[in-house]
Amino acid sequence: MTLTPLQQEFVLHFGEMGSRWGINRTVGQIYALLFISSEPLNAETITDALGVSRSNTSMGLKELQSWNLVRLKHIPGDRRDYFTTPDDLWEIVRTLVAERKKREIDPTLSKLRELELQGPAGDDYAEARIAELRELIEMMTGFYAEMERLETERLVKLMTLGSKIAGLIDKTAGMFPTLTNRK
Amino acid sequence: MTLTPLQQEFVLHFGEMGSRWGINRTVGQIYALLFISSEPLNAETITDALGVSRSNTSMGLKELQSWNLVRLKHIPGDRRDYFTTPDDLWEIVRTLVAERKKREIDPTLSKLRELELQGPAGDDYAEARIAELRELIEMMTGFYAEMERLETERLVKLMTLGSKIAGLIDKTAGMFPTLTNRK
DNA sequence: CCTCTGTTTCAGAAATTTCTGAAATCTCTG
DNA sequence: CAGAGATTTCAGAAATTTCTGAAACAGAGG
Repeated sequence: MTLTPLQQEFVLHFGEMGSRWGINRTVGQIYALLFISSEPLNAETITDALGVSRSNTSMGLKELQSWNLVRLKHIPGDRRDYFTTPDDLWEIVRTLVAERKKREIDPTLSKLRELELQGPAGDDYAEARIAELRELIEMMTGFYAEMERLETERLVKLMTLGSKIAGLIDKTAGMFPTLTNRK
Repeated sequence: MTLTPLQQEFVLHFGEMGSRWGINRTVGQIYALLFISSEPLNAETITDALGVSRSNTSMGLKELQSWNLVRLKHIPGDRRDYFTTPDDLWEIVRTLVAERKKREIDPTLSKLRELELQGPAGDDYAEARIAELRELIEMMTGFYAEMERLETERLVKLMTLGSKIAGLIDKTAGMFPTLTNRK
C-alpha cells in the first residue's frame, strides 16, 4: 500500500510525537495510519505502508491493544486480523485519558497511601506534603470519575459553556452552603 | 545529606515513574526531593542526597527550570543557587498542565492546521478525520483556557460538585438555547 | 588580572529502548 | 492430522537516551 502525501505527513508526525506521548515511533505511526484509513487494515498492509519489520508491527499492534486503542475486525473468508480505530473520537479520548490515568496517576496514588499507612516517620514536612498531594490527586480523580460518567452530549455542552462557567459555579453557592467557605 | 526512609521511598518512586511521565529518572528524583524538602536545596546537596554526578544534577535542574517547575532562591552571603518547588500545589498542577499542553498538544494542533491549509488532497476520509480531530482538540484547548483563568477557589468548587454537575449543565439549556441541539 | 568557588558544557561510556530476522507457535482447512 | 497461512516470540543488533568525569566557563573578591 502506498500512502498519499497527506497520509504520509500525518503518519510521520504521529511517529515523531510518539516519544513525547510515551509510546514509540512505530506505535505512533501505526495508530495514525489506522486513524486516517477508512477501512480496517491487516498487519501485512501496515508493515509495508510504514516500511518496518513484520515483527515490529506485531509488537506495535499488541501495545495498542493493551491500551484498548484499536478494534479488531474480521472479514469473512479471510482469517487475518484487521484493525481500526473507533469512529467516535470521543471514545478515543475517553480511552486515552482512562489509560493514562491508570499508568501515570494510579500507581503514585497507591504509593502515597502506602507511605501514609507506614505511620509517622518523624518528618513532619514530608508527611504533610505527601498528604496534601494525595488529597489533591484524590480530588482530581474524583472529578475525573464524574466526567467519565457524563454522556458525550453533556460533556460537549460543558466544554462549550465558555466564560459562563465561572458564574455557573457561583450559582451553586446557595445550593451547597457548606462548600462556600471551603479553604 | 542523608534521606529519611520516607524521603528515600518517595524519591525512588518518582524516579521510577519518571519514564512514564516523560522525564528521566534523575529529573524525577530531583523534583521529588525538592518537593518534600522544607528548605531550598543547592545542587551539591541534591547531588549527594541522590548519589548521582554533579553534572547530571545540573542538567536535571536545567530541565526542571525549562518546565518552570522549580523556583530559584538565594541565601544572603552564599552565592550558590538554591531550589524549591512552589508551596501551592495548585500552582504546580497548573504549570504541569500548561507545559504538557505546550509539548504534547500544541505541535499537533499546528500540524493539523497546516495539513488542512495544504488544501484538498483527494483523500476525503483522511481529510475529514483530520478536520474532526482538529475541532476536538480546539474544543478541549478552549475549555482548558477557560479553566486556566479560574481562580483556584472556583476550580476546587467545580471539582467537588460531584454528581450535581450533570444537573447543573442541564440548567443552562434555557440560558443558551442554540446549544441545546448541538450535534 | 589572578584566584577561588560554583556552574555548565561536552564527548564518550553506560544503560535502556526499539527494531529486526529467524525460529517457534498457533490455527484453520482439506 | 499434515500442511499452509498467519502471528508471536525472542535473542541480538541498532538506535537513542541518560549519565559521567573532565574541561571550559563565569563572576566576585582580593
